[in-house]
Amino acid sequence: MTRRSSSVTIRDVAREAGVSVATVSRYINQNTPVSTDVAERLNVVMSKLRYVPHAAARNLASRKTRVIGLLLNNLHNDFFVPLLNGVEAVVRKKGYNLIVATYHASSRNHMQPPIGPHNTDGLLVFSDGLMDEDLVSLNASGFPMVLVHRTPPLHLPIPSVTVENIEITKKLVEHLIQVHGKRRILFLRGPINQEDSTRREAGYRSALQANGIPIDENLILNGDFERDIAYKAMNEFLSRQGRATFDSVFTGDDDAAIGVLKSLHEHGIRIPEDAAVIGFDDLGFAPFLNPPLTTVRAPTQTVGQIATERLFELLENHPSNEVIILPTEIIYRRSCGC
Amino acid sequence: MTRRSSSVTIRDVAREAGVSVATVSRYINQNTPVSTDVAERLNVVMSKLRYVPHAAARNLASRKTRVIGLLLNNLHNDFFVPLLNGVEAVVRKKGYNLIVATYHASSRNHMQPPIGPHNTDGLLVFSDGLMDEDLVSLNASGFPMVLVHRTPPLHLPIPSVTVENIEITKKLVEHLIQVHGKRRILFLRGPINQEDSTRREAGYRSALQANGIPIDENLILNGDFERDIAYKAMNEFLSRQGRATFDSVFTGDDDAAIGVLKSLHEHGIRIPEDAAVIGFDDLGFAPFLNPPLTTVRAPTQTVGQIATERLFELLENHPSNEVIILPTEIIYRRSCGC
DNA sequence: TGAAATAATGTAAACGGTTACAGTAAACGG
DNA sequence: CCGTTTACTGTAACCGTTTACATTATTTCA
Repeated sequence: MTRRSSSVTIRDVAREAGVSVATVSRYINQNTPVSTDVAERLNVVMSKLRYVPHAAARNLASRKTRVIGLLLNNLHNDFFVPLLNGVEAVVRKKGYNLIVATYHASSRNHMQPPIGPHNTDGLLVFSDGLMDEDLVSLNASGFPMVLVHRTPPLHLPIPSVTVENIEITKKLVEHLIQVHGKRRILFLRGPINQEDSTRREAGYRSALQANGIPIDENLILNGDFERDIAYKAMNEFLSRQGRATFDSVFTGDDDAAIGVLKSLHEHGIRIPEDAAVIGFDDLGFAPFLNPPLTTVRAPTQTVGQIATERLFELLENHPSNEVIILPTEIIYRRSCGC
Repeated sequence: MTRRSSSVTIRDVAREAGVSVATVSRYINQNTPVSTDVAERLNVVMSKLRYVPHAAARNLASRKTRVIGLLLNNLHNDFFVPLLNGVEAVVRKKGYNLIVATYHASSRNHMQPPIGPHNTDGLLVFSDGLMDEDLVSLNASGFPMVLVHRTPPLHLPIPSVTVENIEITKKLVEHLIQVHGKRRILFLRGPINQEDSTRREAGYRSALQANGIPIDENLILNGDFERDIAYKAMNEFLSRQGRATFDSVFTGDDDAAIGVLKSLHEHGIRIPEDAAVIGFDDLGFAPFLNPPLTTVRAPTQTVGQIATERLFELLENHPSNEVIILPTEIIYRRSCGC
């Protein structure tokens, strides 16, 4: 298999249709009118020859890739399905392609980000997918980017789309305190440096403080917004501290909630009788967990969609540095005791 | 923002380092040895200039894109997270990039598949993402492809990775019949023409037949392997047929199971007392649904990983037409009555 | 020691499009 | 009726790499 592409080029089309390559190119890109008979001939020839323009050649000549990149820190969370779905729908509608890549701080020593100005027209940067200094230099070079679930650091004029975390978390934790009388509330952090995590932690701390509950750092674990890690963290906590040391758990997000639920179930801890559990995101399965999960509804698909639309506005030279924070709402279900 | 890329090219590097562009290229690609002092100089110059090779130019000259494509029929299912995760891990390890695109039969009239030989080095085709005729012509041109959750049609020599559907489904449905005494078993199909769906349907029919239960076409609905569609289908069935006409539901997959559960809950139908429910895939949330879902464990992440590895073998000129069917196993939980 | 092999580098032609510039023919306007 | 605009089309340079081929310097070895 020699992979001799032997593919048909624009010159083949031009020759067959008796016109110049420039005319073919113009017809394809619809940027200069072409006489109707030429158009018809080109239609025929192009489908007869099954001509498909070679992406790399177009990219090189036009200095556009027609590709946008989505940089994630991992792909371990059901959360990414609605996000991807929102992004992909817009990208497809625009006739662009989407490169999905994962990249995290720890890879940084070894290698460069796999996507950037060299192979995309713009980037959707989720969370801490890129360090501040990368953002600075890319932004300085005028490369279009939109931040997702992260607000711009250092007053960088980069548009951003995220959801409200702090107030809603505070409200939710206060619900636990005021309505259900909880005082020993476990919190499972997300990944270090991830804004959703730090903001939810801020909301958590502020709720405790506002209600005169001292903060016990032993009650703050690392759940990483991941099922398995949350499961292990919860198990470890239980074997270290025993079960009487807490009365409720804010799992950080719904995915972690599943790991927590698993651990609690396995230890015979009843929910919500022995421990209340709350999550964040309201993923599709949340209403059908056992018990149904009290959580915060986040418009994740909409975040993906709006962020991508913003990115295309940037590509069309409408600069912006708007920070969009979409509203969230608490969905009360049984896991908190309601 | 004029997007004047003004980016540094290989010529800038060559000039600065006092060598020819060919030498720089060879050093970058590590395909011809370069003297140590030149190598050192290039290292310095390249990082000083922050040189990043221009992807399109490389692609054009080398006739490789270093990109592989994943063609899905949609992004509506949590099932895709483990699949994507398996795929992306391998792609990243190989230093390639991944384009994710959705495309389905109904788009076919309007437009071409967004990914193919013109912008990728190979394709992972999920399910019915491409029609038989597309597969035939791409395969004939020697374009590397691996089918995922679909076996090759028309004896095409295309490698394929999927999971065992028929036997396991038959076994699971027979469990409903023989252990729990069910006889009126609802089945929610997946998308038309999707092999997982047709095979699960085959397993379902064969279980009924083997146990002397006549097949009632009224008990076969379209759930599309989607939460919302399954929910609607179930609601519609209930309002049309009443609740006494079935004693159990095979939802097709775990995502659809959530929709079914929702509908049954809302109608006050108890699970498993009034109706048993079974799913397929064993997604992460399955053990924590209410009630815990009896389902089939499918190694979805492994499917993604193996399929991608096969694709890279193809890229490295190791042809193959192996059809890999990974084993599945039943996980008994409470939703079937166990 | 001199011919032949080897190692490192350079030159320049692709790769397959886009687009600035120029040209021609037809339509228009006074 | 003739200068001007308008509508199309062609020529050829260019986008930033890779790589076949040529060249030179250095080893190797009979």
